[in-house]
This record gives sequence, C-alpha cells and structure tokens, in this order.
Amino acid sequence: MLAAAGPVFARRGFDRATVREICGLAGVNVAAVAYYFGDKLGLYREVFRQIRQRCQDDVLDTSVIAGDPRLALYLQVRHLLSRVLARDDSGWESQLMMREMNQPTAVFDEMVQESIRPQFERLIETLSLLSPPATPLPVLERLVLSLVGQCLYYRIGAGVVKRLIPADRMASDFDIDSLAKHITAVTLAAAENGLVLEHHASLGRLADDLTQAHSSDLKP
Amino acid sequence: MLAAAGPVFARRGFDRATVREICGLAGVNVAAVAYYFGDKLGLYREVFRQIRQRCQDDVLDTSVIAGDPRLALYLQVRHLLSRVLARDDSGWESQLMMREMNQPTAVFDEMVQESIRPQFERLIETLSLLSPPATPLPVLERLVLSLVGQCLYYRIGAGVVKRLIPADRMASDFDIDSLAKHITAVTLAAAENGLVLEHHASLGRLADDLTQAHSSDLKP
DNA sequence: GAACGTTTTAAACGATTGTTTAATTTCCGA
DNA sequence: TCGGAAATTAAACAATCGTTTAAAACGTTC
Repeated sequence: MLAAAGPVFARRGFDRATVREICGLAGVNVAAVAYYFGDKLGLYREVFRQIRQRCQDDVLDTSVIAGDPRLALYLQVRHLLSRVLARDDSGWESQLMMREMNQPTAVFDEMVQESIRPQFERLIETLSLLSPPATPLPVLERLVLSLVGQCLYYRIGAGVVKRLIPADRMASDFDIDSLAKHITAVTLAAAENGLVLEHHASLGRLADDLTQAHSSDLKP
Repeated sequence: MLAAAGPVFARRGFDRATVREICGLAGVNVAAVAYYFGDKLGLYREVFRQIRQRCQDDVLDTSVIAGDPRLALYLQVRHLLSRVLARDDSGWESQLMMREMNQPTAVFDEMVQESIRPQFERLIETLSLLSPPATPLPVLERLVLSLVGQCLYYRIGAGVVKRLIPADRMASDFDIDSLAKHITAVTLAAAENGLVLEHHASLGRLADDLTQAHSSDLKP
C-alpha cells in the first residue's frame, strides 16, 4: 500500500493525489488509510519516513573517498545525479522531494536535518581539500550550493531541458556520466585554481563600472 | 482582479487556489471569473499572458553587452538572479514559473518558446565568445544549463538554503550581488580557461578506474 | 423617463474530496 | 467448534470545489 502511495503522491502532489486512486492501485478499501494511518497526512508522513530510512542505507561510504579528493568530488556528484535522475524504480522519490522543496511542510525539516545537511557538510569538506588554503567558508558554501543547483536542475527543469535540447543529443550528451563529468569539471575549475577570489576582485571593479554606466544610461 | 489572481496562484498552486479566495481578495463575485475569463483555467492563462508580456518589456538590451563578453555574462547572470530572487513586487512571478516547471501545462510551451529559449541562445552566444575556439555545442549547452541551475536553485531550494545557512550570513554573503559575482566567476573559470575539456579527459580515466574499483568492491 | 444591453449579485447545483459508520468477513486461540 | 478480536467492506456523510442560473442593479441611448 505504501508502495502504491509513493508514486501517486510524487506524480499528483499531496492535494491532487486522492486516497481512492491510491487504494485502487493497492487493491484495498478506502477506509484502510484511516484504519492503518489514521489520516491521509499520516500516510504521507509514513511514505517520507520510508524514504528517509532508505536514504540512510544509501549513503556513500567515505572510506573509498579518503584517497583522492578529486575522485571523492566526482563520486559524490555522480551519486547525487544518479539518485536525482533515477527513472526506473526510485524515480518518484526525488520527484517527491522536489515537491517538498516548493512547499515545505513539517516533514521537510526532518529530511533536511537527517539527510541533506550531512551530505552538504561532506561536500564542504571535500571542496575545502580542493580549494586554496584559508578559503573563506562562504565561498565553499556557495560552491556547494552551485554544485547541488546544477545537479538538481536536470530534475526540476527537466521540462525546460527537454524542450531546449533535441532528443537525439539528449541521450548522447546529457546522460548521467556526461553530466557528472561536466559538473565535476566546472566545480573543479572554480575551486582548484582558486579563480573564484581573483575573479571576485577583478569582476567587482568591472561590475561597479558598468552598473554606473548602465544606470547613467537609463536615467536620462 | 488579475493582480489578485497572480499571487494566489503562485502561493497555492493552480489546484489549491480557489476562485473564492481570488474573488474575495479582488472584491468581486465568484461568477466574475466565468463572465470575463470563461473558466478558471482561462484566468490562469490570462495571468501567464500578462507575465509573458511583462517579461518581453524586461529583456536586457544587447547593445550594452556588445563590448566585453565577460561583462555581458555578468549582466545576464545578474539580470536572471534579480528576477528570480525578487521579493517585493514581482516575487510571485518567478514562484509561479517554478510551479509550471514541475507540472508543465499547455501554458508552459508558449513560455519556453517566447521567453526562455531566446535567453538560452543569448547565453550560448555569450559563452561561445568566452570559450576557446571550436568548443563543441554540447559543452556550451551544458555550461548554460549549469549557470541557470545555479541561479534557479536559490529560488527552488530556498527552503533548503534557509535551513543550511545561518540567517546573519544569509544576508551578508548570499545577497544578489555576491551570488551574481560568484556564479559569474564559476562559469568564467569553467569556460574561459578551457578547463572543461582537459578535465573531461583526465577525469574520464580516473572515473573509469574508480568505477571498476568500486564495482569490484561491491560484487564480492 | 423608458428601453435595452451590460455588468453584478446571491443562491444553488453537480461533482469530488477526505472521513466516518455500521455491517460483514477473516482469523486464531481456547 | 466456537467466540471474540482484528480486519475488510460497502455505503453514506459533511465539506468544499468550480460552475451555472436567474434575478437585480447599472449605465447608456433614444
């Protein structure tokens, strides 16, 4: 029954998903949700509890990572990407997670503390090894958020990507391996060469100059 | 009335938004939606038509861009970021756009063709000027998608970011200016130095090695 | 001022939702 | 085998939704 509720919640959302459709797919009576979970929201919470438990068993073992931080970064990116872009069995899990992002409920807080925050801090640690010494923490945090944003966009903006990229090149140049290598390379280029801080300085002046030029160009 | 419908659709979503709430805020009768727009979906389409028209008036003039492609990149990033993170007046527009991404309707196709695709191709053109000559098109496309993903994540994953970053540093290190410079620097580091291709080659071997090691580590 | 097309209003309709109820069936130990 | 707790079922309930309807109010024109 939980197996039937998960995909329906992911596809329709909490409100559009009806208990009649869920129970119809599960082959049980509509009163079962009240009997076993007390409530529709209780069923929803139980689905998330199951997802969280499955995520904890799916953490990347840090023993292999210890060697090369560049490989550790690649593995973490690939791990995140493969979970986000999973289409076969657990594809609905990431879709359900994206829904919770737009409308965070009480369920989402537990998910952040137990799953997302550890992964976030693991990425911070990996990138600190790849960045120049004494790199400020905000720079590392922004880098991690940039990395996560790149990965998640291929799920959230899947509709946009599918309409912008031809289908044939979609399969060849935008598969999980190509994307993992690309995102790793982008993050490495930004972190490893320490270009972030340098560009901040040079770009700051240029930006200020142009902001003034642009504003003076608009006002008169 | 359209002014009242926009924020409600953005906050509640199409299904959860009730015509009674919209008309209550607008101070009109519930029958007005059927009289003027024929349908609730008609009102929804009209809201999007208004957004699209407002977006066309908000395009960045390419005349200023023509000078320095690095500045052009920064301006485009900042333009996208400021629209995505707008909180005062048009904050609901981007939120409504994010909803359409998760559940594309017929309204979304027009939005992609008329607004997103031109902006996408403009970014492709800018990055082609910043990348080494003869950079393959898929590399440029992935770079643009990485850029957009980084920008949009601060809206989509706003709930996550707010729970991961302390509020005080959120205001100082994650404002629009800091983020625009950061994302521009990341994209420049990846494109300008041509590190993408080099890392692809070196990372490809490393990834293959480790994939074998990892699979052989799990199988027995 | 009367007539007529336009706009607005209150009320109700049909459909669908989550939830409950009471009756029925299933199951298992005494 | 029997009895009672547990589980399942069909039906109905109350609430809410989008939509419709017919009447009232409004404004313009002759």
